[in-house]
Amino acid sequence: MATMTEGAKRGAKSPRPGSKGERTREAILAHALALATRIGFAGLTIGRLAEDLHMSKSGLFAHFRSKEALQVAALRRAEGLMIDAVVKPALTAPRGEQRVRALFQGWLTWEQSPTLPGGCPFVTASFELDDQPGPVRDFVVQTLRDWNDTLAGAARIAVQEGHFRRDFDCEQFAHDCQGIGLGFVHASRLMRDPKARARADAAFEALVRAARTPSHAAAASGRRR
Amino acid sequence: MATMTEGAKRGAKSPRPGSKGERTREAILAHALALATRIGFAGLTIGRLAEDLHMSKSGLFAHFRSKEALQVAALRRAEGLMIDAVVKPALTAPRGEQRVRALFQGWLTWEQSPTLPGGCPFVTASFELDDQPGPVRDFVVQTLRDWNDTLAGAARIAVQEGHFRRDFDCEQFAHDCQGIGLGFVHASRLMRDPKARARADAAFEALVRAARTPSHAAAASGRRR
DNA sequence: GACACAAACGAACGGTCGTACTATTATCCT
DNA sequence: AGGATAATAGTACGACCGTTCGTTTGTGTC
Repeated sequence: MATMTEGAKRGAKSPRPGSKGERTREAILAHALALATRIGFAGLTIGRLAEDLHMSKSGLFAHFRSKEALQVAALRRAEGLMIDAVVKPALTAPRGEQRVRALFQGWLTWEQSPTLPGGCPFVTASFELDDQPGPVRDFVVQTLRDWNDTLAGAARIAVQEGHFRRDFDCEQFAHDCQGIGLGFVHASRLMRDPKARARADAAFEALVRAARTPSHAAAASGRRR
Repeated sequence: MATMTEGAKRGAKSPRPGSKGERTREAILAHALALATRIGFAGLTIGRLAEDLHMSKSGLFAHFRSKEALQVAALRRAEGLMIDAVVKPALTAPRGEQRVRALFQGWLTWEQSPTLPGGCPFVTASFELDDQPGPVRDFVVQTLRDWNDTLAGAARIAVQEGHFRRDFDCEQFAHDCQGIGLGFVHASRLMRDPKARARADAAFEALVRAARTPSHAAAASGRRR
């Protein structure tokens, strides 16, 4: 697409904190993030952004020096917000099942947060960029890998605490939670199903129930058909 | 965005079958669909499409008279392909659990079909358009509603046949299958997890297992804490 | 208050977008 | 074979894209 420019290679400069530039930069990112969740990261344009914020295109552009850098900066901000809103609070919950619950419920709440009118930016980004290599995709992958590890780690603690059964597959659990979350987004945002939250909760409860009870049929057992 | 033009209001004309026009129209849609799964329906541009097919922009455009109509036509084609590849074959499977399995497994195969290099077009479209009202979104919603009903219906038959327990929530089952499918796309396309298929299969098996066994805790029972 | 620098602006660039018109060529039917 | 019509090409349009550059305005410091 656009040829990589010299300016775009260097990371974002870091102006003194509290300065004018940093404040507007923050404001730009906040709006960019909200906009991207609704119209996607490709549809996010600098002209539109500048207009919404009553700035000139060039003035706004100067903060990032490439659109790609703007996208990554917005996602970096999103990661910070998500950690503050979901992960940190969950770490105050007691180790084990309760913390697992806090993580999952926290994510659902985050997904519906009014500051993110189009939902979790990483959901939007992951389906938009899954076939488009580059730094933006890389960042999304890394962040979601971390998130997956957080979930799996919390489940492992639940095993240690004796809340989940000893042979529980925590990686599978983390994967299944992602699926339930995505199903939730699908049901609530696309299908506008008023029961979406109840469905997600029911699916999660079934998962946790299965984590406690020893499984009735070993996963590796022969399959009839 | 673009103002609605007069031409775009009328549905697609239907030229006699087998004519030259229809053949190229079909070729356009095939390529458009494959392209859209990779770069999205917004990123799908007429210029790019024309170039790939060695046609003029205007010549290609004349087949649809608006980009929106092209998008809907591509999705309509996708619906047909999906019915042929997934639903119809599953209907030849025995009623009950086996048919449910055939539907789910068929969908996973369809998602990975080489004709769809970017995966199922409805997955791409649903996350891209979930906040963008219009005919394209409407068509996606309708198709996915039908698909959901197909899954739920197959599950209901499995209840009738005695494969699934009498009080089983088939709507919840259909919802959960969607979630597993989306989790599969996430794991395989974005995360490139080689275990993605195994994960999806494991999740599905757990779901079916829970459908057979009477639940240990009633879903509506009081929840501790 | 002057000075250095950061921040924002305005105009312009080459491109691509979807769409509209007109002209040309290919296909199909009699 | 010829004539009606369908299919394709060509050209142009206004709008917007990301990006560059030179200039003007604002901020923070001695």
